[in-house]
Amino acid sequence: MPDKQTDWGGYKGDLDLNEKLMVAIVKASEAYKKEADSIFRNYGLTFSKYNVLRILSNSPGGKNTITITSRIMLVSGANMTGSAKRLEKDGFIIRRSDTSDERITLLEITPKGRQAIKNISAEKDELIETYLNGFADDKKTKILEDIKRIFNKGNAITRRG
Amino acid sequence: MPDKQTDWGGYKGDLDLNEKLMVAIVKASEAYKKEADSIFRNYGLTFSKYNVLRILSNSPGGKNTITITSRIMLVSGANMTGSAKRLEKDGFIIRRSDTSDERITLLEITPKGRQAIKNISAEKDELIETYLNGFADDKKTKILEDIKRIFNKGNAITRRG
DNA sequence: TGTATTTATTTAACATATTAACTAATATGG
DNA sequence: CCATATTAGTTAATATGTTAAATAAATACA
Repeated sequence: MPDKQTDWGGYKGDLDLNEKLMVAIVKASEAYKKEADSIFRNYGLTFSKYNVLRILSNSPGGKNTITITSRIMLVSGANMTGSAKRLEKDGFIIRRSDTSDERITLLEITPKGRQAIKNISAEKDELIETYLNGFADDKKTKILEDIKRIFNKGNAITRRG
Repeated sequence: MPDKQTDWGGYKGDLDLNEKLMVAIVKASEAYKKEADSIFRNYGLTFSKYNVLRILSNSPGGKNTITITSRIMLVSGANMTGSAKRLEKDGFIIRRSDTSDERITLLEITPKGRQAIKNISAEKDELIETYLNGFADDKKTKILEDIKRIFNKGNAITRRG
């Protein structure tokens, strides 16, 4: 009788090397996102919300626009509208119009938001350590270069981290 | 005046090497998922739906259970309930009870589902090629090993691809 | 100036993901 | 054999993501 936890019902993968690699990247990403998310929820955040706060905290004056924040996160502007409203409801950011351009909604991290990032930091770093446990720094640098090159479709040059 | 497409509003990343690597993996995954999804939509599928069909087509008799399929995909069973209903509505799979265990819902890929996978194949492989363009096979094998080791949290042994 | 275009955001409808609570069927152990 | 526990799946509420359409403000230019 097959073990309930590992039984794949006779499923047999038949992916070629290329697709295996892309699927492995997606699976590693999903696993990390889920585990980070479950840690962040203990601090009132989610993976997505944490990333918005991190971007704002590293933007001048703790502020940035909806559009630029969504662009850095690689999500749609419409998505950021909803995320920003939920973050504001919980007091992690405030939203207001840019006085010099009334089209723009500025997002600004609050002290509560900055504190949440600080509180999360150690546990988040520990989690990441578990994934990268056993890799030397120069090895990690090389893997990072490989992943960036994949992201850039074979182009090794990356302007942004 | 900054270029609208690349202006990050003064945002400056400050991630350490570990988090840079995990963020790079997540970004590569998101970029690939989005691009694959937009190709799959031309064939009436999505990234998620395509993966369900791929799993069923590689399962004995083109069939598997809700729970096992969700386990292979690393998603919740509740999610698979909805995905299966949408796939059935579009004729890519059929759902029926297992006569030997009435708790079980079996998902079975239809000829239309198998044909969709075939139709998608070439364009999907081309897309993956663009990401992996310039990497030799032995290099890809090494990166795959690294990513699997990260997924397994430093444990190089992987039973499943 | 005034019209037309572009830019920034929001809203609506939907897909995909989660957890918690529930039902129903099967398995287990006295 | 029956009470209990486990397993499989669904439903409901919610978060996060998408595109398309709408609105409003700023810019461009004839």
